[in-house]
Amino acid sequence: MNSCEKSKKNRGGSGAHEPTLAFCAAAVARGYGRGGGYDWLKWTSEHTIPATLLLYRHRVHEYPPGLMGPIIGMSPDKKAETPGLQEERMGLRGVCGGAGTLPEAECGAASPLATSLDRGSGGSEDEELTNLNWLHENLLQNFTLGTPGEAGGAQASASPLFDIEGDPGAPQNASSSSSSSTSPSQRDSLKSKPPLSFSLLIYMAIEHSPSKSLPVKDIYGWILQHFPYFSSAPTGWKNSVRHNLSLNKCFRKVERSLGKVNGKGSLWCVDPEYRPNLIQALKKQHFPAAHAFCTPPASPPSGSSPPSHLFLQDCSLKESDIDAATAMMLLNSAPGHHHANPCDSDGPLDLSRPDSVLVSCDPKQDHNYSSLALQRCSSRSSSSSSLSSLDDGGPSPGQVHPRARQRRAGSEGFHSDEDSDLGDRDERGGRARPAPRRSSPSSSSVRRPAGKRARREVIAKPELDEELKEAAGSLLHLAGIRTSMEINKRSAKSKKLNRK
DNA sequence: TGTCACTTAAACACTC
DNA sequence: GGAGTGTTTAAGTGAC
Repeated sequence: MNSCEKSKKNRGGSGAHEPTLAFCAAAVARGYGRGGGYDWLKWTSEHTIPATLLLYRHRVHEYPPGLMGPIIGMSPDKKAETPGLQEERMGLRGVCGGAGTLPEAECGAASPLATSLDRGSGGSEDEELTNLNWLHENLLQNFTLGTPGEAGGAQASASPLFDIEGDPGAPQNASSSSSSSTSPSQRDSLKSKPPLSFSLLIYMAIEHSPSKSLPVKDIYGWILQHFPYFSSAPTGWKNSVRHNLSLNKCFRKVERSLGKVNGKGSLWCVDPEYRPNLIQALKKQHFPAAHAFCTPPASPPSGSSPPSHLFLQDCSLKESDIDAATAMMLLNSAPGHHHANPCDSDGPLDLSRPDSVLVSCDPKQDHNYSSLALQRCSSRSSSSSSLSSLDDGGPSPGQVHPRARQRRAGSEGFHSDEDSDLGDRDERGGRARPAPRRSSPSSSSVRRPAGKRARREVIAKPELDEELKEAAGSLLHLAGIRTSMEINKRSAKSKKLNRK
């Protein structure tokens, strides 16, 4: 068996760092019990579940869905959770707030203990005690974030970890958190491997920074600070972090030419295009921190920060909002469309542009391919019955285009330009490259002159763009929301009428 | 059994 | 030259 076959056999989703939702969002959403080194069962087995958490769960039906935020499902083929499970998750999301959004009044006004006692515990709930989703969600309450004085306030005080949103002076590290308010089990958890993927850790680190961009070193630092586990862990995790940064499209490299005199490497920021995905991932994980990342930073964003409009202002979107958000994403990610990306050096964003709003908690984005893939899918549409069309939310992880799948079989699968430029990449992606790696000393600079970011550039097809816009517009129309396009059209119409 | 979504390790190139 | 950084490949794990 040659290496090609071998890797094909073994690697499976080794292109896992697909920065698409599969990587960014699906990861956690699907639960910790999946793969890799993060075994939720293992993790939970190392921890004692606080009794209060067991009691909290009895409040599951007390919150209106709206407060819990949308139930964001994964793509149909993958995340088909049983209805009961969904309900459970939905309810659990109500536990101290969907994604940490519930204010204290909602969350803790009534004693959870009392409530739970009032309700008693049924047999079915006993069964639910073993629900990993529940464990996962509740344990993650330890990661409570949020605005001081709000939901996070009370919880954050008990949080063993951090207050991401919080001020720098706030106790954020393990040492400071091992206060009297921290239970032993919580302290233990600090020394355990966090049940978060590296991509989310990185995301949190970056989002925690005032400038929304960090050098690798600072990312290390943040992770070390908040997850002391890594301080004693083998240094391989740093490699994993770098690996993630490199491979995950969610993260973008920003040249630190401006202002930064010394220091190696670049700054890394979250690609706004994928930011909702990450947020969604956190939300799906019911990670209360998601809320922190759904709100604009307390401090005014710096020049390199994502514009505030990129933040989700309200994570408790209604379903219709979600559909609309999908369309907005489509609009924003259409080829040739202006990318509201703070990392782009193309120029400042026009914040006044209504259509630049990027907001989405949309499950429909939770497919495996970014807008680029969507473009591909729509342009190549077709042949595959499994290929999702735009109106059903695009390809899910299991519904990706066969070619995409093929690509993914290689670790470079997600490089979007494989078929647009750098024709040799297909061969490499297809493992058809028998030549030894790094054959040429200058190969690196030659092969990747502009890094992965350059490879993301896709030749825009205007007609496709229009199709996407139309499709998005239809979605918005169905959702009862006007797109900027529509608005523009209407305003143009009205202008015409006025002229007449 | 194959696929997927990861983690981990390692090799290598580049920059400081 | 060494350390840090960035990229890429390979392999392993566990759930679905």
